[in-house]
Amino acid sequence: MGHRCCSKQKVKRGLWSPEEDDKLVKHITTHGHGSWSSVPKLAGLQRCGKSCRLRWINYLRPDLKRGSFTAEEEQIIIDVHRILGNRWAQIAKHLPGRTDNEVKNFWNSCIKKKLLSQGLDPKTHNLLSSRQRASNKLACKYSSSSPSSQSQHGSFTVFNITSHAKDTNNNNNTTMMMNPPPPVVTFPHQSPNPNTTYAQNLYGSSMDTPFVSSSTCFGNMLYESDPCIWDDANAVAETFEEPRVDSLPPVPQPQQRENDDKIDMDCSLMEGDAGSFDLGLLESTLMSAAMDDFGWNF
DNA sequence: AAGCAGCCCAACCGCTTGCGA
DNA sequence: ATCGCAAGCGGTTGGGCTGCT
Repeated sequence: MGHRCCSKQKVKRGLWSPEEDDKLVKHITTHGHGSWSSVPKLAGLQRCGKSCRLRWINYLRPDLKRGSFTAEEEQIIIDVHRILGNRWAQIAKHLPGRTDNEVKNFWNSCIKKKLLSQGLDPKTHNLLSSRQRASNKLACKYSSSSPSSQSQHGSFTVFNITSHAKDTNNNNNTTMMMNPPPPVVTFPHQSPNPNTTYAQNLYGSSMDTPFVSSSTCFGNMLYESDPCIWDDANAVAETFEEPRVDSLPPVPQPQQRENDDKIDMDCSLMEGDAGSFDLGLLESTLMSAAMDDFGWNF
């Protein structure tokens, strides 16, 4: 096989030697990369341009941060991933000096397992169903609230919601464990519409016509994972052209900064308490994601 | 000490997107 | 409008390292 971009050339593959690194660094620092496809030839490397680009971006760039991820970076990754999903390049933009590849690897090797061990679905950030947890060998001590079951970094938060959501299948009021619905949050640039919600502000703060409601967001999210709950919200889920389902805030969870113990939250929180969300991060992330998706420029 | 399994992460693959001709 | 090329991106692979038996 081989790269389509360099199928006619004989190219070296595999790990880069220090000599190759040196050649590439010298070439780019003196000439810039210009067209990557021409870099190997100009730099005297038997690599394809794509490989050179990747090596530079992921390893040789002078502005790269080295070393393990900090707890703060880890939390940012989790927060942004909850909003954007596996959009590693977007996530990496929030972490100066980190690459998408690095973030992706860190997620797959560490964070994913931590979330699973917390009983959280790494894809949705929702609590796993009991069946999923049972099948998840890593989901140990899920129900424990002892500190030992929490993240080493103390940056994860498991929310134990006691909700009286209505199970539409049996019409029984049931108490269930679930992530909190998004709180109704008002921003400084609050919409004149008193019903304007969290998501409206995040996506539509500068727009006259709010196009998404928090219940829609939540409904979308739950629709994927647990349709029996809140399904009345799904009625409006398809009435607007959503940017991407995974770019909507699935379930914004309060960031518990001072106490890592699992907390019990009552759904009355959603009536007005924003908790301690990292609203700035969420807002900037969503805005940048929305701008990327829509090509907005402000 | 040797063999094995699991993990980590650098690198690759292939698809998508953007852009100019 | 379409084609081709380059870059960007996310998923996957595989080699090396580490810890366990």
